[in-house]
Amino acid sequence: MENTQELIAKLPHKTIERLSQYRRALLICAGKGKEFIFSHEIAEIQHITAVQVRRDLMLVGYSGTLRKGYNVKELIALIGEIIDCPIGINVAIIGMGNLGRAIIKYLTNKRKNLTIVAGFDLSPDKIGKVIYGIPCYSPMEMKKIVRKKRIGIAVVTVPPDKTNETAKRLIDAGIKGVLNFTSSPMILPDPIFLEEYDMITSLEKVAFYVKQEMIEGDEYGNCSEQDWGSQITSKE
Amino acid sequence: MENTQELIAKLPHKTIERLSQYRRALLICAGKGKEFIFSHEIAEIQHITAVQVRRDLMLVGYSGTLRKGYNVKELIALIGEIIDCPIGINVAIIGMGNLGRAIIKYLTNKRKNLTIVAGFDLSPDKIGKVIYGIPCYSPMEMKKIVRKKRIGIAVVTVPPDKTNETAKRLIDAGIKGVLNFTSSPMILPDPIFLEEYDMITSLEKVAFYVKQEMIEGDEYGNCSEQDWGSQITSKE
DNA sequence: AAAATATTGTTATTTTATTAACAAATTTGA
DNA sequence: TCAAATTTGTTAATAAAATAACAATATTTT
Repeated sequence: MENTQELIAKLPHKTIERLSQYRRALLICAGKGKEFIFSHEIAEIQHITAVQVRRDLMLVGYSGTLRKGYNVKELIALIGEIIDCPIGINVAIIGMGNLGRAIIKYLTNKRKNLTIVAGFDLSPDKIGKVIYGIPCYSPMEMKKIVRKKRIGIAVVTVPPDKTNETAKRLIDAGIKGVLNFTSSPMILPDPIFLEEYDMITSLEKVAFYVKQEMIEGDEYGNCSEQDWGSQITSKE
Repeated sequence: MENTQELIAKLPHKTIERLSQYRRALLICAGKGKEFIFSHEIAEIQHITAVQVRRDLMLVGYSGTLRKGYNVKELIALIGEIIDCPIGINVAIIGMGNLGRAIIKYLTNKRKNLTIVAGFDLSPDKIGKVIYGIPCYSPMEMKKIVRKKRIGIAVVTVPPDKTNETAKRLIDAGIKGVLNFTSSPMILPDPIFLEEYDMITSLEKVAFYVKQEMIEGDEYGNCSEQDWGSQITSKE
């Protein structure tokens, strides 16, 4: 028991992320009735190498069957034992706009140990309503609701000018972890685990490598308008 | 000129991502009228070290002023020269649900070189309409519209069971880069740059480290229900 | 039955990324 | 004016991550 915990605590951060992704892929495979899977199959789905997959599985101490691969259901269960919390964690969505609602739809009934139990929004139209099955509250009530519903994690999808205000409320409410989707970075005290995700960085990364490919494919070292979409769009 | 391109091509992937994030932070600072910024200030916003910031800026060849820091506007401009494409890239949103609309709102008027010019959706309610300023088309028209509007990048926000279908259409349409937000990984031929982002992985990562903190803070190596939100929520 | 093949599991190596260390230089303050 | 403090820029060292190499072994083919 202690041994397992030590092993888990030593797992590289990247391995943790990949385990979550492996599970996602495995769940899809299990849904299709697939019983066994090879490392190179997982690798292809995840756009990584088979060695990487095997190495990660080695680190978590899982063994497959030679020439047969890994047992899909077993592996799903094992990943759950490693990354999931045994008693589950309740989640709140702060900001019930398009993004907040997208996340609710996305997450509902996907992971039994992560349950969205509340939403918060400033809009009087939303407060007191149930949106996609989630009751919506005023941010004024955050401390009370977080305590009452034992909420551990907040997903923040408020407009960027409300990020700081939200941070203060979350600190006050005693939240344990935050996933910040706003375009404004948060500042939180150390014990609160914070993960920032900015969509525009992902998009700019795609744009950068698309650009690079164009430049490298072009002997003159410039991107020509002929080859790809320019800003100048044709009228309807 | 060639020299600059060589320098850019050699930048580490992580540096590219951070440059995008630095710019985001710098734009906020510029908006507040801040003219100069220290490496440790950028670092704090981004939750990284000042050395990391200075090293990245060294790699791109930008020099600050001793004891004064970096010129915010200059740095924003330089980052633009490195990561942006000089002629801009047009973007399409595939799937005009909550997430698609959230991205439109988020991106509109944020980056002049990335312009959303079209949306695609299966729903007859949406086809032919203009949603948040973006004209919405049927996926049947994708090839035609991508060509006509010179779309380089697609942001995919369709339901997971439509991911493969979408991939086929995007390949056929000759798209150059894809940002996939669906929970189903895509398979695309090599020349198309693909970035996958799964919200659940981010959330599970937060959950994992929240769990770990609880376990490590607990001398018995178990998480107790008293300390954090359990699945069992109180009734309204 | 032997050889070829495919696959896992693991160690070794290489590459990439981060952090530390510190010189150089500018400002501040004594 | 001189020392102290602060901040940049860069090289050196360390750490983390990914890849390569290959032994072991089960299965298939000849």
